[in-house]
Amino acid sequence: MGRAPCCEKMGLKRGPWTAEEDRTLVAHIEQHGHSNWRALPKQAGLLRCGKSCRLRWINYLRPDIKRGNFTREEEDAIIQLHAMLGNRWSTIAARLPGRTDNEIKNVWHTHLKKRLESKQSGGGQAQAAPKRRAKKAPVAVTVSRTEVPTSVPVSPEQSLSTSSGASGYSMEAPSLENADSVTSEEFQIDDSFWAETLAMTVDSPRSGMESGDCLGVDGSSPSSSNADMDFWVKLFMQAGDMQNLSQI
DNA sequence: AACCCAGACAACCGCCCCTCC
DNA sequence: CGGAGGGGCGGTTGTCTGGGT
Repeated sequence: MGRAPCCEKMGLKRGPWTAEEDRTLVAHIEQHGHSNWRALPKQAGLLRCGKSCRLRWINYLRPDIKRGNFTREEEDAIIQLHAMLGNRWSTIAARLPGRTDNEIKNVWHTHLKKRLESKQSGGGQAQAAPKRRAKKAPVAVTVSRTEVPTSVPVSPEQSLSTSSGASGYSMEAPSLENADSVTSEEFQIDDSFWAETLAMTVDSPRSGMESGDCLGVDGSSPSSSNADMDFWVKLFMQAGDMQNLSQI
C-alpha cells in the first residue's frame, strides 16, 4: 500500500525510556486512556511515536504485568503452546496471564529454544543454558518497575504485578532484596490455573482467547481453526507431550 | 584489574489485518 | 467497493550486564 512510516522520525526520541517519560505516559493513560495511540504522544507531550508508546505500555508499564523469572511451569506451558501454535506469541501470551508476547518471545529465543534443541540433539539435558542469569534489574536509564507505582494507583492486583521480582499467582510478592533469587521452586502456582490454562488450549481454543485471538492458526476463520487445532493437538499427542497435560 | 564474550531483554522495524469513511 | 489510517504482531537489532579468562 506504500504507507508512510508509522511516525515522523524527525524530532522524535528513540531508545530507552526515561523514568520521566514513563511517568508521563502512565499518567496520561490513567487519565485519558489510550483510544488513539497515534495522537497519544502529542496529547501527553511525549516526543515519541505512538507505536513506541504502545509498546512501552504493553510490554512494561501495564499494571497487570507480571515481572520476574519464568517459572518452570510457565516455561513448560510455553514449550507446549509453541508446539501447538508456532510463533504466535500473542496467542501464547494470552494463555499466560501477566506475560507479554515480547517477553515470551525473548524467553523462547534465549533459552527455551536452546533447551529443546539440546534435548533433540540427544543430550537430554534439561539445562541447556548453564550460564543462565537471573533476571537483571532494570537499567538505570529506564524506570525501574518499583518506581512506576508512584504514579499508579496500587490495587491488590497491581501490587502483585509491579514488584520487580517475580510474583506468582498464589504467593506473596517477594521482597525486593530477594526478588532476583526467586526460583520456580519457591513458587506455588495454583494447579487449577495450569489445568485451566492448558485445558483451554486443547478443549476450546476460543474460550480463553481474547477477541483478537479468534483466528485459526493460519489466520483463517474460527471454524477452520478448530480443525487446525485438532491437527496440532493430535500431532502434539503423538509426540507424547500430552502426558504432561494428562497429569495436570 | 581489565578485557572479552555471550546472554538477556528492551526497543525498533516493517508488514499485515481490521475498521472506518 | 476501495482506499486510508490505526493497531497489532512477529522478527530483528542494539545495548547493557555478568561471568569467564
